[in-house]
Amino acid sequence: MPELPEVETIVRDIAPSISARQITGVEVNWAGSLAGLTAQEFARALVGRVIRQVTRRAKYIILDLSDNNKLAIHLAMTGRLLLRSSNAPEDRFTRVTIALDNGQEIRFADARKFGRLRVLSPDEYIEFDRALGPEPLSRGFDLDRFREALRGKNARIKTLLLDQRFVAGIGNIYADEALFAAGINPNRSASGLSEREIEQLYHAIRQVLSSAIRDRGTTFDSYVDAFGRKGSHQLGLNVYRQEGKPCPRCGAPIKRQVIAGRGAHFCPTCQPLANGSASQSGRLSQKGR
DNA sequence: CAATCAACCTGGGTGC
DNA sequence: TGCACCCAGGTTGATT
Repeated sequence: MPELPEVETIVRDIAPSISARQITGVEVNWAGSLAGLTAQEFARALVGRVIRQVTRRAKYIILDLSDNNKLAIHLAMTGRLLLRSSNAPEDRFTRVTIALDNGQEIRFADARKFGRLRVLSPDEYIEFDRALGPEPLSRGFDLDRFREALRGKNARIKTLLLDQRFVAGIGNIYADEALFAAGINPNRSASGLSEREIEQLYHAIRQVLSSAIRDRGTTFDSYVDAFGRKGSHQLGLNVYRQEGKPCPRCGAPIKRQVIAGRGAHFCPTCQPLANGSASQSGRLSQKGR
């Protein structure tokens, strides 16, 4: 599941090679990836354009095109964005191929067909951007803003972390890891968090995401970077998909519970349901580094 | 506003 | 070796 750190890794990998390159051709093997456009419409929107720059917004890879449109790519769960030489062997499940003027191509491969490539006009991009919450690693995302965003929210904190309008880029892996690092049970209501817990969660989110970027992402099932290599953050996970294993902090078995239709993993001792545990002294340490 | 659920999809794992 | 079955979850949208 490519989340913020995985997408950031891909963007950093491909930006130097594809910036200022012109798109010379497009091949579509499955038009369902194109968010409503036909293969012809999609090709017409891209061919001949120069890629001005490559950035990330939330879990989207954004290609800035020379006609001021943008291509927003979402990898969903099994999507991959691979940078290959045009004569490299085929990649399995390739749905869309974008050929560049330097003999390289961007291949969008997606087993599950949940990922999407959307062409956005400047106006559409503004809408798109406005619907997303703040970037958790940006300067603009400070403690005050986080506290403000939590105000009046009675939803469970885990649900809120997964809501892209609340904070952008967090998915199931890093929601669970951040809550563990902050010592907060995923079932807790946002409005029930103490000031201290809000601060801990704020720092945990940034620390967990930064650490995962340093590790070039988490490869649990299908994620690989733009060159097909795995990340290494799965070695540093404390709770995500660790059900039954001992908590790295206290040794109690990690629990799994479905929240908002997704698996939530946590330590019932270090992340108690009832708040006000006096034993909670400071932030939890993270396994590995 | 909050929670649940279905839909979109199919590879990969499990159990027999 | 084969096969039925189930699970994974990002996002959207409908319903309770």
